[in-house]
Amino acid sequence: MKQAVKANREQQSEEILKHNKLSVTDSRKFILAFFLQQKGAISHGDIEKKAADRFDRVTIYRTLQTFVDRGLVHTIPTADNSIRYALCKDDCGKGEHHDHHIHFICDKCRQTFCLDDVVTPEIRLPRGYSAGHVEVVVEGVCKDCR
Amino acid sequence: MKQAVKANREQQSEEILKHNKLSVTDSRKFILAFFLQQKGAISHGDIEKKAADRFDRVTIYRTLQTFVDRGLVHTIPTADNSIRYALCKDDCGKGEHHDHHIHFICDKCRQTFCLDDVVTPEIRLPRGYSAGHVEVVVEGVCKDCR
DNA sequence: CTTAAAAAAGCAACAATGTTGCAAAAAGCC
DNA sequence: GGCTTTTTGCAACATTGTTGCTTTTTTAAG
Ligand SMILES: [Mn+2]
Ligand SMILES: [Mn+2]
Ligand SMILES: [Zn+2]
Ligand SMILES: [Zn+2]
Repeated sequence: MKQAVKANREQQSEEILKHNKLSVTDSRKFILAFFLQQKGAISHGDIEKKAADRFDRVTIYRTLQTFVDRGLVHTIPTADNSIRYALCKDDCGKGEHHDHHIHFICDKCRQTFCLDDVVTPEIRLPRGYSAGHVEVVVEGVCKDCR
Repeated sequence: MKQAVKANREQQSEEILKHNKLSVTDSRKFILAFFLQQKGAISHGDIEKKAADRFDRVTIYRTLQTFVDRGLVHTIPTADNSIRYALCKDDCGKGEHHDHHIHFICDKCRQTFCLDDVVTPEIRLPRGYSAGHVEVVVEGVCKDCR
């Protein structure tokens, strides 16, 4: 049963990689599958903890960088020097990310979630500033923790 | 002339420290004065570049931490593992920060600004989530760079 | 299936960043 | 000035991120 779910994630990972014209390797499959099984966003450290025995730290860094470059995952800003990564649900591609959802960090479980349904608001900037990308990060208590 | 401006910043720094019941030391005065002369937010590295010969790296870390704890400066989240710090204009105090303005990062000059006049919008969260603090970071081109 | 070319992974060495404990120095207070 | 408290500097260490190079794996072609 659990095996089947896991196998499915592996399968799914492989499809995502092929769809993005990335060669299919063990580490990429593993890391993508890890993203798929995760509810929230993950950090480089999270992956390292799970896979340090299987893959080199450097490989994890390079894999994450590749995924960001190719539009498979996006980064989420934090104020504590620990970038978090999450799968792009939208149709992000090689150079461009089009994620317009907000992010939520739970004060209790410290997990970071993509709230895909909550769109970033329009921000009215002072004269002279032109807006590109808008990031919104909300801190609070998530629905599982309250 | 320039001397006078600098002296004034030193003076101002001293007052801020006293007002916040912090002992007045060279490094604190220097770092606060640096914040005051800066238009945008600064990183630990920025300070280190300017003052590595005068103060120990560790002192800079500890000073920044103290300033954040005491509500003199606030942090600004980034997606590149480089926390930036800016002076609190509002009446932030010991445990609590009440900055509700948004932040702007210029793609060209890479400077980070507090847009004190732009208040963070209300965010409508899905059922079950309760919102605490909201951070908005806008990327684009600043008024000096366009 | 075999093979050649291209891509990725592993390894080692290094750089940068952040933390901790402790002794010396400076600041605050009377 | 002298005493107490706080801050600093220093050294050692831990964590995190980067780079060059070699080996291994993947891909695509035959
Ligand atoms: Mn997201
Ligand atoms: Mn600010
Ligand atoms: Zn939670
Ligand atoms: Zn600019």
